Order: sequence, then C-alpha cells, then structure tokens
Amino acid sequence: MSREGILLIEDDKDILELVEYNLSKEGYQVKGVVSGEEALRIARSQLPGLILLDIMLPDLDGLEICKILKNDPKTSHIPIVMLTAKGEESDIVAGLELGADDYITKPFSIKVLIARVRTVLRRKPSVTGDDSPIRIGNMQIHPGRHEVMIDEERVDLTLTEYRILHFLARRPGWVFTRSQIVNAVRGDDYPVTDRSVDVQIAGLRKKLGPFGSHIETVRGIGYRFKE
Amino acid sequence: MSREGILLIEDDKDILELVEYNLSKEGYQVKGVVSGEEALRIARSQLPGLILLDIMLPDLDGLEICKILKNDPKTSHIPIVMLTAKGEESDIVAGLELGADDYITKPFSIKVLIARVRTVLRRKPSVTGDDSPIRIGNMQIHPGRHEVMIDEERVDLTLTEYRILHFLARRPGWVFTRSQIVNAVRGDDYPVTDRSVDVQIAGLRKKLGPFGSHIETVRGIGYRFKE
DNA sequence: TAATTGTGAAGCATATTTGCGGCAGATACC
DNA sequence: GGTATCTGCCGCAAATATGCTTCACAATTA
Repeated sequence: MSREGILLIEDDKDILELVEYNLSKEGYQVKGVVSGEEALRIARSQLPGLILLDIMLPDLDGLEICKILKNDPKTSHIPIVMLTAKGEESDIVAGLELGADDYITKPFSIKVLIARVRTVLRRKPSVTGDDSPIRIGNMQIHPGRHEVMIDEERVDLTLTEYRILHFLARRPGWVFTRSQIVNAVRGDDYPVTDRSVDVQIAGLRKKLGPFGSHIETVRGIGYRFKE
Repeated sequence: MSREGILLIEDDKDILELVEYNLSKEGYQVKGVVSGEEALRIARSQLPGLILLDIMLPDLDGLEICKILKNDPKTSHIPIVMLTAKGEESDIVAGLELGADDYITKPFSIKVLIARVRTVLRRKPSVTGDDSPIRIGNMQIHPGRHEVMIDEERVDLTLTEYRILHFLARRPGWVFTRSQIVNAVRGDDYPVTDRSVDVQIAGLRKKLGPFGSHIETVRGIGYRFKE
C-alpha cells in the first residue's frame, strides 16, 4: 500500500464501496475494511499514507482505534481523518484530542471527500503536475532541469527517453499502451511503429541500470513504471 | 407501465395466470399476453422495466421476439428473462447470444422467479465504464493498472485471463456462453474452439485461489461470476 | 557530420489453443 | 427406481501462435 495507499474503515458496506470506488477512480490505492480489528492489523502491516476512519464501528470503537494508532510510534505519523455523523460533535472533539488530523461529517459529498484526501496527501499527490519533481526510491526526475538523477548520479538520457520515463513515472503502477506513450511524447497521431517505443524502452532500461527493472513490460498491453 | 412494469409473454394460460397473480401480489404491475405479435406491440408502446419471455410460442418464436427487441434501440435496454423448458439448452444459448439477459428453466418455483425478477429490476442501469475499478468482496479489479488484487495481494494474470475475469465480473450473476466470452475478449468471430475458454477459466480459477470458486460453471450454457 | 530516432527481421520467451482421456451430471430406458 | 448411455466439463501436455527484445542499418534532425 505504501505512502500512496488509503485505508478506509467503515462498517456501512454501501458507503464503503462508494468511497472506495471513487478514490480508486482518482488513482489512489484503497483498502476498505469493515472491522476495527482488521483495520489495526492492516494499518500496522501496510502503513498506509492516510486513514479514513468511521467513528461508529461494530467491534472496536473508532476513537479507540485512533488512540491506539496515535500512541504507537510506528503508526503515529499516519494522518487520520474521521468520518462522523452529524450530531456527534463530542466525538469529533474527543477524536481530535486523541490525535486525529481532520474530520468529515456525514453525509458528505464525494467531491469534498476527495478534495480533503488530496489535501492531506498533498505532499505526495497521486498524479503529479507536469513540472513537480518526482522521486521514486533513489531516483529523481527534475522536469525543471530536465534531468534524471539516480543516487546523486546524473543519468544521460535523450529527449525521447526522458519524456517516456517522465510520462510513465508520473503515474507509477498504471499501464500505458505503446500508442498512448507515443501520443504523450510526440503528440497525437505521430506516425511511428510500436517498435519504436520498444527500442526507446530498451535504451532507457540500459541507461537506468538497476533501476531499469522498474519499467515493466505488460504483455499484450504496453509498459508500466512500477514503484 | 414504466420502469416498474413487467411484460409477461407465455402461451400456457395456467402458467400465465399463476405468474401474473404472484407478481401482482408482490406489488409489480404485470401485463400478461399470449401472443408474440401483441407482446411486440406492448413492449414498444409501454416500454416495461422487464420482459419475461416464454421461448415456445404459437405465432412468433420467442427467440425472434428477443432479437427484434434487442435490435431496436428503443427497447434494447429492457432486460429480457427467458422462460424455457429444461433440456432446451440450445435455445438458452441462442437466446443469450441474441441479447437476452437471463433465463429460468421450467418448471420453476414462484419463489425463484420472484427473486430473479427482483434482482433484475434492482440492478442499476449503471453502465460501468470499461475502466472503472470493480470490487467484489475483497477482490479488486483495477483496469487502469491492469491488475487484480485479492487481499492486497497482486494476482498475476495473463492478458486473456484478465480480460475474461473482467468481462465476467462486470456483471456478476449473469451467465455468458463461451462464444460470448470469446467475442468479448478477442472480438467477434474470432475462430477458436470453446475448449479454449475452458482452459482459460481453469487457469483463472487456479490463480484466484479461494476466489476461484466465484467462477461458476453453468452446465450446458457457459460460465458466470457469482458474487 | 554526429547524434538521435525509426524500421524490419530474427530469435526467444510466453501465452494460447487444441486434442484426448477421464469423470460426473443428466437423460433415457427398462 | 435403478441402471445404461449420452453429453459436457476438466486436467494435462503437445503444438501453435503471439508478442517482446535485440540488432543492424536507414532516415531524420540539429
């Protein structure tokens, strides 16, 4: 799950699916769970980037979960956003005192939720802007300088190689077809064979050295940059 | 009649009345007709929310009706559930391929019928786009990433396996014939044996582990993904 | 002209299809 | 109702097809 993942704890299956669906659509990797016990387990093992926590849960109280997570140094840094029903003001206050970072009252609009999530995860937005630097492991892409560094070492890429890498790395984990890549890099309907992409990819992999393995071939579809 | 109405086409007067009576009792507005011609007329003018169609009819063949309705943009969205006698698998297959949405074999219990009707009418007309993520239990299909997760675990599927799973899971509970699956996955009239689908399904089941049992064999017809 | 980008073909790895034998559910017959 | 037969599904492994990579060279660009 990692820094991008969102852990969603909500016992109402409908809301769970709704939120999960919408956040997934935004490119976040969401794990939804219904029970508090499971939530704790996953929070500890996967260390998500954000936790959305319903206060009213069947087994463990949401506030209890919040307290436990915030008291454990391993998980205390993870932002927690509470989901509460209107009229549970006292819970909100209690939650914030226990260390929760924000809250949203139900019923909430999906737009609001997404906006809030994005704000909290702002440090690492799921889809980075065109010119924000991207960092993946010890590789960095600086669109401003148009250069790629691995371990403080400058990697010398050609223009096309750079563009392809940047394009893929902006959405790690997503698969793109060769033609999507061509369109992104050379503009729509640029007349080249798919082979051409393959060759560029091959060049990239070679120049990236050990990092080259981050560029995955997805047989039958295209390529993906894996985190 | 509108979205709630049910059009029932059945030439056996006894069954007609039985079904009509029971569905009415459930609160549905039912219009029962005996002839195919009349059925077409009513379907077009009243646009019911569901059509229950007996395959064996005196005048027009039920399959013919199905075809006509499914080819007319005005009526093609109306779900059609076929009523067929046991042992008419070929009719069922033909019907499904013509666009029927489900089938019930006679003799059927009224309970089963009502349950089926309820399910079909409750189904959202949601046209889940090709790339919206799908979640079933703790399995997630993420088209953007082109990957399937079960319990946060990535399942490694080949292209065809992935496509078949996606196709089936988009309409859980619906049965598809092998040829429908092939058409969906490789394009219409792709020349392969049914056998090939079986093998892909077998592979899927194996790779999905415990989840594999969600893919059900419907003997004589094809496969279905059950929720 | 040198560097970059594109093409087509050969080689290789992997995915897909097919055919067969076995098995189980369904049907027909007594 | 019980048994024989028929039909359709599944597992396996061989055969085939598909798609990726690499390479040498051609075309393009700066």
